[in-house]
Amino acid sequence: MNAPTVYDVAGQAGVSIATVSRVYRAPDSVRAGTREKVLEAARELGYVPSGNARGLASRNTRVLGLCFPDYADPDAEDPDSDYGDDAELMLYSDEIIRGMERAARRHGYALLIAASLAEGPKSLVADVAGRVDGFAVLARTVPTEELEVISRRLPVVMLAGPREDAPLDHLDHVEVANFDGELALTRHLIADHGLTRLAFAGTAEDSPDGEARFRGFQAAHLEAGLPVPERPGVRTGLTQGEGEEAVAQLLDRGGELPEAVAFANDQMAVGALSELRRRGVRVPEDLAVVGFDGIPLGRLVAPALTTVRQPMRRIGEEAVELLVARLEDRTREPVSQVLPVSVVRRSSCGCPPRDGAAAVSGPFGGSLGPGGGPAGPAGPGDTVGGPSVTQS
Amino acid sequence: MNAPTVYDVAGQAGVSIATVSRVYRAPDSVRAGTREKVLEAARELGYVPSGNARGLASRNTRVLGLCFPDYADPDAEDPDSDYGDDAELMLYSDEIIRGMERAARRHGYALLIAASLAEGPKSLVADVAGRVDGFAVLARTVPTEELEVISRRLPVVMLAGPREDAPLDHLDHVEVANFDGELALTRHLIADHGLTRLAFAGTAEDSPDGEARFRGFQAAHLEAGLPVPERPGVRTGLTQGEGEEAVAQLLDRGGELPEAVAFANDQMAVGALSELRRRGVRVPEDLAVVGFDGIPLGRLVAPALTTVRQPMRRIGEEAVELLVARLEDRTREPVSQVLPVSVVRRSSCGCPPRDGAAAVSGPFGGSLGPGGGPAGPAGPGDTVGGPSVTQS
DNA sequence: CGCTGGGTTGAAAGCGCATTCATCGTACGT
DNA sequence: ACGTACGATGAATGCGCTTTCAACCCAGCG
Repeated sequence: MNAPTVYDVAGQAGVSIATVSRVYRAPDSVRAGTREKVLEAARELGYVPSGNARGLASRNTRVLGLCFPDYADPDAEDPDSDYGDDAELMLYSDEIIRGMERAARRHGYALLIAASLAEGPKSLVADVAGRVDGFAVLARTVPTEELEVISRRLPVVMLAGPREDAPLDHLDHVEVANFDGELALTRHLIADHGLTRLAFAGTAEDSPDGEARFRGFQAAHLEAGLPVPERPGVRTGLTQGEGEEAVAQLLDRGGELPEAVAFANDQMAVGALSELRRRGVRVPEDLAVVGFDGIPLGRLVAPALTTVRQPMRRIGEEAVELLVARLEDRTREPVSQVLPVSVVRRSSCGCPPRDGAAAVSGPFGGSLGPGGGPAGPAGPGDTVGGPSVTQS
Repeated sequence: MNAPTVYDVAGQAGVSIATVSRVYRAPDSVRAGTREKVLEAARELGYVPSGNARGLASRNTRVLGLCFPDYADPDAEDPDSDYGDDAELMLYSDEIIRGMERAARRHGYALLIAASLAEGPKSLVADVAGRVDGFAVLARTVPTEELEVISRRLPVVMLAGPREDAPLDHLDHVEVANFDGELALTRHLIADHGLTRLAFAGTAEDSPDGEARFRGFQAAHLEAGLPVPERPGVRTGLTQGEGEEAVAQLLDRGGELPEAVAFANDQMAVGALSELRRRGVRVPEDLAVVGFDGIPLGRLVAPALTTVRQPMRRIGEEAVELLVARLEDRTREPVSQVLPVSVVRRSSCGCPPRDGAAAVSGPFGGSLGPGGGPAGPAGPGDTVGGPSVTQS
């Protein structure tokens, strides 16, 4: 009742196990007649090659991995709810998974996914590392030093996290142009809508994404000759509810109301929108609102959310490309892929509502050569910040 | 530069490889001092156990798999688009992946996912089968006979597909109460809204889900003493665009307009909604519309879509449970898990709009005894059709 | 007709780990 | 102090496959 092995097939077909192996690994090196015999025997026996044995013998698994933080309590109740968990992070992960799966398949790899529990991420990543040829990790899932160690043996790419400088890390990175995106978005608010009193609603300080966005926000002020805000006007969590809270804090604080609020992400902005409506603050007349991410929901709320769209799926695809490239040349220099984002103008910033659902969304033009310079002028569709690759 | 192995660690720590192995597999069987020495050596060397070798030696991979049909051309352009592909199927897959990942992790398994290309699904499934301890397959991804063969060596569960009778298949199944759900939904239209001229907009005939839903639609007519429609009023594809087309066909056909249209899925219904608005047909006043699936989008469109919510994530979770159960007892009888669905009344059927976003969504009450009878009266939250397990 | 070379196939040696069995040491009993 | 028993460790084997390396077969050639 044990699963049939090469030995069984070889016996059945009257050949050696080497031949059986060759039938699968290099069919052309076996005479057609012999091959048929083997295949026939395999079919009869219901033979399925063992990935483990193959991997062990050939020292590769043909599997790529993805580790991401657990988006929710695995023992959570209410499996029926649509978006009970952190919808943004979930959507984010989904898109990355999809992108990776697709790209991996294109290269002949399968995808192993594993969400790390809050408790033992250590074992998780080691576990994954032992089963794959290379893997991607969402930033802040696992300490960078740990990844460094593993990356000595195995390609590792970090997703959505900037390269660390202090001790310069040697990982490949895929990130999006947070700074450029927020800069372009804020510039739009200032230059196109003539707004000058802007507030930034940020998240925790240890979010590199959020901080980069805030710096873009600052840079736009700098560029326009406006006073540069030193800190976000408010800091909360990154969920919808906390977007509402941010609004509450901003409005209840007293003093002059800003003309616009830039939220660190769409999720917060959407929450803010409903809180503002509740309070009778009109958007964008009384207060313009913009987000960041480009989640589908942003298109459906009223008013439709102006935001910066990140190519989430593309992040996954690029990750695989980087992994595959490093698999082919283990000695190449660490690369930091910065993917372009595009400003999506909808009505929450004061732009006229568009008819169709489709918003500005330029193709990623431009070459992808290494060392591609800094972002040129915004291309078609307000795409900014890429594609560029900075090498160490 | 080769990755360190147990031998390296053993050498470094001055113990045998057996001890190294034990440190990882059964830490308690090694004296604390020895264990520390080994762990230290491992740390120093950057040792990561090989999943392949472990799997080969222990004859299990601790990995579960999922095969699903490719939702899009892997070479598709425009990776930036939010919902360029078949959004419903994608969402469906995402939710199942999420459910499986979560449940798998709970049981100490990782998840290997693989979308099958249109071309060589054969090799795909064999490939996956060789790497995992068991796997789930979305219905109609792979011919059932092929799965049957594989399931002799490996637990296989089919998702969202009914058990086949003709040659009774021996796989485990997880499906949702399509019939019961559509029955309850249609009953609501008839009994609560007093509608009698209903049309069903179906998809291709080889969709078991769609057909089961249509039978539920028929059954509601039967129950109410209305003439039973023999075929769906219209058949199209299952995307949003095709929902629009269905509307076009229905309206342009001439003759008396139905009072309500039940769409085979939400995606179509949403498309229909916008086509109807375009044509100036008021929903629900002129025509009630209902869908099936419970996609998040349905809550955001205007009017909000009345539908039947499937517990998509739960499908993934149940799949894992079934897999794990069979892994523990290879001889158990094939099981067909039918998950309950719940009618979500929103305004597109004529129900008064609700304030909050939350819709009816009862817990899965009821016992889980095998052979659970047909759906009783709709329980709390209009949950119908389960949980029940039918055994062979 | 013997020799050479390309095309096929087989024998055998691992790949890195789990696991069984034997061995060794030690705490305990009497 | 000696035998016993148990806990800790090591030696050796095998998991199923890939991959040389060598053996073999036969066509083509001199």
